[in-house]
This record gives sequence, C-alpha cells and structure tokens, in this order.
Amino acid sequence: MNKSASQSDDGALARPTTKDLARVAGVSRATVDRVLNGREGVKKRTVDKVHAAIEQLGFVRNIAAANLAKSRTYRFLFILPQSGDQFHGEILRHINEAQTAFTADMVTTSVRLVDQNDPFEIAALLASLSPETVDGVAIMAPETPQVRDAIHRLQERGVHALPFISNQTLNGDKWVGIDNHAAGATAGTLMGRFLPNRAGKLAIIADSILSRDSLERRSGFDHVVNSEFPHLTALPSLETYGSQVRANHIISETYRHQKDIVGVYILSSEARGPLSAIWNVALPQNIVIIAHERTPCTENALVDGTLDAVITQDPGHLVRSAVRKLRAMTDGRSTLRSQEKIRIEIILKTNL
Amino acid sequence: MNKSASQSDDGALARPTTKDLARVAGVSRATVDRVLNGREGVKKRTVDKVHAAIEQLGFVRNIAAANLAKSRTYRFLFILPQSGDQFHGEILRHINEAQTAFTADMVTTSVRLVDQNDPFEIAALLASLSPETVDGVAIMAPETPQVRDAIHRLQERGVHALPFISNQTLNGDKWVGIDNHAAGATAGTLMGRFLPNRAGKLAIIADSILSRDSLERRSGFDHVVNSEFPHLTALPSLETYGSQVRANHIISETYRHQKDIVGVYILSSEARGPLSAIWNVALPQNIVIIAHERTPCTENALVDGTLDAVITQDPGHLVRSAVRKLRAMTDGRSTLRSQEKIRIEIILKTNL
DNA sequence: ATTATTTTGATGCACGTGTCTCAAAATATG
DNA sequence: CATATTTTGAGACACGTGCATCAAAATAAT
Repeated sequence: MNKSASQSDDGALARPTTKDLARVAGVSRATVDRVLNGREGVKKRTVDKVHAAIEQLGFVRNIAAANLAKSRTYRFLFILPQSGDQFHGEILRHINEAQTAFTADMVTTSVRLVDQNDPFEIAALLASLSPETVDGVAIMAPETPQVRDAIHRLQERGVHALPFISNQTLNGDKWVGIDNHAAGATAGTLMGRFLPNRAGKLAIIADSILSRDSLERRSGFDHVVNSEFPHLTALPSLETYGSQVRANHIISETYRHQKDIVGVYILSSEARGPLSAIWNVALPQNIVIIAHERTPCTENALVDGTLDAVITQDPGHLVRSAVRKLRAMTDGRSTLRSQEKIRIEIILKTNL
Repeated sequence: MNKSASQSDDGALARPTTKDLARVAGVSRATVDRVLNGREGVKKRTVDKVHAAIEQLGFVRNIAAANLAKSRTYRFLFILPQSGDQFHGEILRHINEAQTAFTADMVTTSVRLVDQNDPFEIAALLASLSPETVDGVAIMAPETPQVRDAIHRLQERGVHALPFISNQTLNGDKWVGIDNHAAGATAGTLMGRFLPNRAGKLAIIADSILSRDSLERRSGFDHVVNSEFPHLTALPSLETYGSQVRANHIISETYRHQKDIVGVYILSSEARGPLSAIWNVALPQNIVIIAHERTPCTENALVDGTLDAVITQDPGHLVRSAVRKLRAMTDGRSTLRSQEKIRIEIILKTNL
C-alpha cells in the first residue's frame, strides 16, 4: 500500500502537498503542475492518474502558498452612487472598516462615487477600467442600456463584474443583495399582522417607482396584503423624487383626503424625507409605519416609536460578501451558498 | 526622502515587505523579525525605529506567507451535545459544509459529542486536550463548576477556549452567540404586536428553565410583555424535560384550565415536542405561537401556519464566527466586531 | 529504421516570512 | 585599559506552489 502522506511528529496526518500527489500518481511535480493548472500537452491517461491521486489523498491546493508564489493581489473597485443617502454611507463605512481585514487577505478595495442619473458617466468609467489595474468591480447602478453594454464589454476584457445590491438583471448567483420581492412581502406580512382587526388604507411612499427595487418591493407587498389581509387596501405609490418639500406635500395631502389610513410603508432605502414629513404632519399615534434599511435615522425612529419595524439587509455582510464573491470569481472558484445568502432582517425596538 | 516601497510595473504601489521595513528603519531583516515577533534583546531605541517604519509604510504582515513559513495549521474542536436536537443538527451540518472552505485556510475542525448532563465526562474530555493536538475548542455545554474549572485549566495549558452559543459566563467578546435577553424581548414584542387588542394569557414552554438561556429569554420576554402589553399575562413556564408525553400532558392540562390563552411562546431550541403537542391538542387557530431556531420542523410549521414567527440565529454564521474567533485568538489578533455580532433574526412565512 | 513530434522529468528560482547559526559591532563592567 | 555582555547583522534554509528551461523519454510519422 502506498504511503499516502507524510506523518508529522504528533501523529496527525500532514496535509498532502503537490509532492505527495506526484509520488502517489507516479509522475513528476512538473506534470502535477501541468494538470493542476490546466496546461496543454498532457496525455489523458496521465491527467486521470493525477486526478485519481487528488481524490485518493483528498488534496486541496494551498491557496495561500499559490498566491504567494504568484504574488497575487486582488484589486477590487466599488462603484457607488454619490447621493448623500445614509444607507450608502453605511456601506462606505463598512468598506473602510473591513479594509484592514481585507489587506491581510491580499485584497485592496477602492471606491468610486458616480452620479446615478448619468449612465454615460458610469459607462465611461467602466470603459476606462482594464485588467491591468483592477481585477473585479462591484457595481451599484440603475440598469440602463449604456451601463449594461459597458458591463458586458468590461467582462469581455477580463474584468469581473458583480451587480451590487440592486437594479441589475441577475444571472445565477453572480450578484449580491436581497430578494426585493420577498422583502416587500415581509413588510406586507408585518403590516398585516400588526393590524389584525383594523380595516383601512395603507399609504406607500417611494423615492421613485421607476427603479427595479421599488417595483419588486411593491409587488411583494401587494401580493401579501391582497391575498392575506383583505381588510387592508394599499393605495397607489406616492413619489417624493428625493424632495423634502414634495414629501411634506404629498403626505399631508394624502392624509387629508384619506382619513382612514392605518399604515404607511416607506419603500425607498432613504427614509429620512418621508419620516420627517410624517413628523411634520403629525399622523395619529396608532398608525403602523414600516421602512427599509437600518440607518441612524431609522434607528432613532424605532426607539422613539415613530417606526414600528425596519426591514433591512446587513451592509457589512453585503460588503464582505461582495469581496468574497469577487475573489472567488477571480480564482475561478465557487462560494458557499449559505454564507453568501443575504438575509432579509427584521428590526424592532427590542432587537436593535 | 526615503524610497518607501518598491514600485511594480503598472505603477501601483507594491505592498511593503519586511525587507522594506528593514531598509527604511535602517536595521537588518533579522532585527525586524526580532521586533515583529517580540523577541528579547532588542534596544528600545531600535524597537521604536522599526515601529516608526511600520507606521510610515503602513506595513501589514502577510499572514499567508507567515503561516506558510511556520507551516501553521489551525486545529479546532467543537464540543457539542449529543442530543438529537434539530438545531444542533444544523450546526453540525454547517461545520461539515464549511469544511472545504476551512481547509483552504489551513483550518481543520473536528467534533466531539458529549452528554450535556454529565459534567464529569465533559471535564474529562477537556482535561485530555493539550496544545500538541488542538489549538482551540468551541464549547457548548451547561455551566457547571466542573466544566468551568476544566476550561480554566485548559486555557492555562495554552489551548484557547470559546464558549459557543450558550450557557457559559461571558467575558468580553470571547464568546459566540446571541443576547438571549434581547431574543426573549423580541419574541415578546412580536407577541404583543400580533395581539394588539386581545387580552388573555400567554403559555410559555421550555425544556427546562434551569438553563441560563431559558432564564434569560424568559426574563427578556416578561420585561417587554409586562411593560408594553399589560393586556397580556405571561403564565409560569411549563417544563417538558424533553419528554413528548409530558409535553402533551402539560399543554392539554394548561389549556383545559386556562381557557383564555391567546399566545404560546416556546422557549427552548427544540420546538418539535411542544409543536406536536399543540398539534395533538388542536389549539384554536387564532392563537399566536412563537418559537426559537430555524429547523426543518419550525420551517414546516411556519409554512402551514401553525407557527407565526420564529426567532433564530444563523447556524452557519455561528460556526464561521467561532472559527474566525478561534483563529484570531491563536494569532493573538482581534476580530471585526460588526462581523462577529450574531444577529437575532425574525423569520415569518414570507422571508423563509 | 530513421526522424519529427509529443509528452514527461529534473532542476532551479521566486514569492514573504520564520527561524536558525555565527560573527561582528556596540555597549557595559571591571 | 581589557574584558564580558548585550545588541545587531549577514547569511542560509524552510514552507507549498507557480513558472521557466532544457534534456530525456515515449510515441507518431515518414
């Protein structure tokens, strides 16, 4: 029987190396290298022998040593909107916070802020990137033809691209973010459960209903409310377009015309505008209000009772997951499904 | 001005190495090594010079290369209860599932199942461990004097110990798990919010109220119910002691004597017994039932509407966090607070 | 059977750090 | 001053893998 791997002092099985592979497969280390790195000019019979040895020994490549040998560093870029949105601020904070941890893993991250409403600027930025300066890009931007094409060409040039959080068509698990339909449905369920016996109307407030996120959340919300809580009626979405004045206006107007509002659902990732509008209008205490994303603003609103629940995704997890995925993409590996699944979290006053 | 780090082809700053440190500090690589690894016999003035260079260059040790040189492998052991509990099954599953990912990081994990009720067995196991065979242990076991002492001696022998999920006194951030008081409070909040206008009694079911977890959850639950939902009254805890017969008995008895039960809170991490008892007794449809831990059983109960909400902690995150912490402890590093914070998650039918 | 081509082996260096050894230099002690 | 001691430097090798070169062996083509 073959001695399958060297034995260490304490009797534990040492981890098999390429040397062990070569010995067990009966080939040279050079050939093992050719097989492991998929180089040309190796007979199929030899390839099989090596693979059999890998199987037999349970060989796992020492990525650290490999990266050291290649002196590989991962250079990743986050492209984020430059709006002052607090949620994006949290994302930025986590990118910086994790910088030290990333450095230890040979990952360097940088951030570029772009105007969300200028697809040409985004496309131009993407066009300026090449595999010589960056290995992967996490992109948070609305899906427009320009951007979609730019992403496509970027990938063809050999730079990995990863839709980040929102607004892009998803392919397989090559994206990071939550299922917005389910997030909306969760909001709907909470709304219904918090209002078990009170028939009435639900106001729904969004920045703009044109974004993919908003549409999906709205659809999930409606689905649950219509099918499970027929005593509640979701009103058409109100759009604030990011304007505080407009937010104040539409909320007071709506409340004036619809006296039987029992709940408010704030769709957008920035709840500050709608919340202060609600504060100004002084809605009755017993209206249930649900918003998205954990920010200093929504935390405060939870604590003082203005907000009843917040549906959120963990920004730190989003950032780390993006980095892990980009790294896996550059290595041609796959990631752990369960680790990368971004949870839809529910936050109440008591689990802040 | 000093040339601070070598320049790579593409113009990007190469990451500084110990060589760069030596050059900038004006000492030899041997001395840099003495400082970095805290060896004796270096003059304070020299130590300061090196630290200044570290600061100036922003030097971060290449852990991968260091571990390679030391041929370091991390050998961790999980000590878990051998009860057939589904939640523990999930933990086990995640340990195995993440095995491949760990291997790539030079981490090998093993698992030992022990009888939770036999502190002497656990203490004996701990006593048998030495730094020669294991670097760190994640321990999930009730806190008894025997176990506490054994853990203490284990640490003195140089094996890192990490309380895992439950039942040990906590020191600083050297533990993994959720805040059970907050988890109980969350359950209480949901219960109250789901029952806004229905006065009545709440049945509370536990395996045993003697465990630290149960006590803390109960206390959090009571606090919220008493202070915020005075129309609800939490009954004394019912203990099942893991017996299905007893579960059936106490639940039917309680329901017979207390006709105005409007909610049930299942404290323990195993909800199967109480749930099937509830199923047998056929409680009225509109009773709100909340349990802990996401398992196949609680998932099914959510889908079919028996359960209204599940409070849970992500077992995969728990496992990975334990490994990261043990690794940081062995390296003498600190971990990222925000990443290791285990979230109290709320699961409804819609965010399964 | 000879030559051309493909496949394999042997060997050496590199990556960044840890860990030795031995000598040289600096400083302290008498 | 000479000597003992502390502090530092120079150098070599190791870890596991990638990558390159050149020769040797195996196989295919003529």
